[in-house]
Amino acid sequence: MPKLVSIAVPCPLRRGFDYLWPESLEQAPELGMRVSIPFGPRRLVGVIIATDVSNTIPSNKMKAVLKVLDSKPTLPPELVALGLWAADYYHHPIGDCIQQMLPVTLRKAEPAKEKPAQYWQCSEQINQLPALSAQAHQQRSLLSVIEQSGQLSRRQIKDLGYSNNVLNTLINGGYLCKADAPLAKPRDAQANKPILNSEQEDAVNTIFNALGRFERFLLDGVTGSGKTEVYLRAIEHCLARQKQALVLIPEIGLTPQTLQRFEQRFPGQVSTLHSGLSDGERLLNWQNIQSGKHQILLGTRSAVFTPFNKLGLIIVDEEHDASYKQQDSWRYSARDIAVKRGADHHCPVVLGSATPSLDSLHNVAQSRYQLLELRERAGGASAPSVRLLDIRNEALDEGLSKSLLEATTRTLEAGNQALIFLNRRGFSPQLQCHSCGWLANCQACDAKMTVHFGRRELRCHHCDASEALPSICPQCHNHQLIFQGPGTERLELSLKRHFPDVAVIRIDRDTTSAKGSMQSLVDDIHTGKPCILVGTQMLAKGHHFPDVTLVGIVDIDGGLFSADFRGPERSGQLLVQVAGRAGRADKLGTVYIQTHCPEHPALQALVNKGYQPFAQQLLAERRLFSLPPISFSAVIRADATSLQAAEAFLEQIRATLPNGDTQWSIVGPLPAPMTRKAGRFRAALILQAERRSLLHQHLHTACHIGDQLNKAQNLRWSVDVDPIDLF
DNA sequence: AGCACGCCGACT
DNA sequence: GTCGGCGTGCTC
Repeated sequence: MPKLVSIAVPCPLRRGFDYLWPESLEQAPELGMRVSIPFGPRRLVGVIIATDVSNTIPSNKMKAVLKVLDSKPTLPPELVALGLWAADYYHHPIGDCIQQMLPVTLRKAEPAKEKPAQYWQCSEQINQLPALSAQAHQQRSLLSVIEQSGQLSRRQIKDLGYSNNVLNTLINGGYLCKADAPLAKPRDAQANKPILNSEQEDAVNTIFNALGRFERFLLDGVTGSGKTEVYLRAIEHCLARQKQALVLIPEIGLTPQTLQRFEQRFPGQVSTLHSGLSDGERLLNWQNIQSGKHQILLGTRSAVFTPFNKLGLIIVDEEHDASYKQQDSWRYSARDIAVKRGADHHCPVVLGSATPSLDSLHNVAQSRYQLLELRERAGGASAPSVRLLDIRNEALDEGLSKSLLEATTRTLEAGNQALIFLNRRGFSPQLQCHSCGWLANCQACDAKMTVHFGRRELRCHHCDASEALPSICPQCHNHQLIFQGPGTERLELSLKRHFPDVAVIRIDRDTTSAKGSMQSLVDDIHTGKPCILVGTQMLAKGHHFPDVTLVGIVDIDGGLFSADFRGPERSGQLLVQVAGRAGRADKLGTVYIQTHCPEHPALQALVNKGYQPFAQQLLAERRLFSLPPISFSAVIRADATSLQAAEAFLEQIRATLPNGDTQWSIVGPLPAPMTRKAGRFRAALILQAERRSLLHQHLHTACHIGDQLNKAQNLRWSVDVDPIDLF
């Protein structure tokens, strides 16, 4: 009998492909090895996902593996198994799953050779050199970081937020010299370790006691309660047992401050994986974790697939964050995969958040997760006071109420900083003609164009189309065009007018798109001078602004009444995250929330009782209506050049599935709330079941039918298991 | 998703 | 006559 292997082929087919293993190959096939294979007219790189398989395919159709690309398997058996499990769970083609688990360089046959990173350390004659000038803040700060860490690579230094220029100046001045090999011994790592409060200590001890076995924790800690310190201590215990740790962070969560904190505590032991790295750097860091050279991986979503030498602890920070869910092709949740990996590795998984997802709170209620609470703010800071500002019938000044402007004045006069939050960038969300009522709509989407005043253009935030800002109405040629509603750009201008003597710093995608510009804005704010920050949710994540004592939330109503049942959960989380930016030990913070519906029960619960009771109330509602996380859901989406084609495709799938009953419901096809986006019409089929196995079974049928259906040209469709948006 | 094959319109 | 448009079908 000839030897057969099953191979994950990078193509979007929900099928396995078997190949002959020719005698001419010297090596025996092993799970997780990359091989070069003929596939149709092409040559592709595949990964062995099963050995010694048998099939009934006629032998003339079978092809043989051409070449083995790895002397040792690239993916360990555990990750091959994870890929198979995930392909099944998410109903996604196995080849695509396995490919996405590999670093980009390993998806091609010839891995690029990366030259080893150059490390820098303080030079020995540093004491004979003139002291750096007091003005050179960046240089002094970098030098002290390097002094504490021992040595750092150019890459790490860049990650920490220092420009190339700063490093080069230090090198040219002779303050730094090349280090030959990374230092084995950490230097001064135990210095300035804060003292834990009793809650933190309890949390650390509980996690410590779970090391070595699979256990799930929800670390629910209010902003400023010292979650990160709990992570660091737990990691210390994990490393002491000669095991590695995986720390997942949201996409924009990897701020230089976070990295600096990990690097200082565990010098030379931290690898990172995030979108800012080049393919070569990613491969190198990936290999450093696989080989066991580095002990800690700090990474975003896809880092959850990194092979570890000895994984002993998994931490998912800000576990409620939407960026853990991939929003295209393979729609996996890195948070959920992390829990699965914990089970595979028999190690504890800690999900941390100040605003836990309802999923995790439900898991706590079901005793699947153990709750660890941090209620005390570290250093004795008290929680900010929160006030609702009823803006019904109030004359607003470009979106800002009189009370909020007065509070801002008081804050600035007291020498503090104010933060004004509005989750809408641009100058104004719509442009209208005062004479004929014409509205600037996007040509390709069912959406209004946003006015970007500074760039003199109209831009669609859904498809990125842009056009010049008209000066007269294109319909009636009148000159009276009016800007309806505020965006961050408008708030910035308005606040500059009101407060001409203080700096107004706007932070949104438009002001931070250039590399490093976010960091320089943040550095500016950290000087502590009175100023006003205006921004979108970018302000809410990752950064803490210790001198902010006033947070103003301009518009919370939008999210509370969104079409998606997760709207209130998300706006509540955002609100608490933004509010958490305010205040610290010696400075009490205040949060003002402008709203048209101050009686809204969810808002009331949030403001008067806090996030936990608010979340419990939402959870009770989900229970009442049997919505996720009580039930399990999936969405099948389709988009095409006509709405009718998308709906017809979904209707055919629906026709093959049973009608809803008490166990199971199927809704749709429904057009998406914004039906036309980037010129394509979108519809969805919503599936919900009491038991996961039932959902799974019906999805299996649906995918099978979907694959076989004659698709109208240009129709695209996808499956989303555990969606975070229904459309 | 690629890529080849194939069957029709406008060019040297 | 043939270059190239993209519809259809296949990939162990």
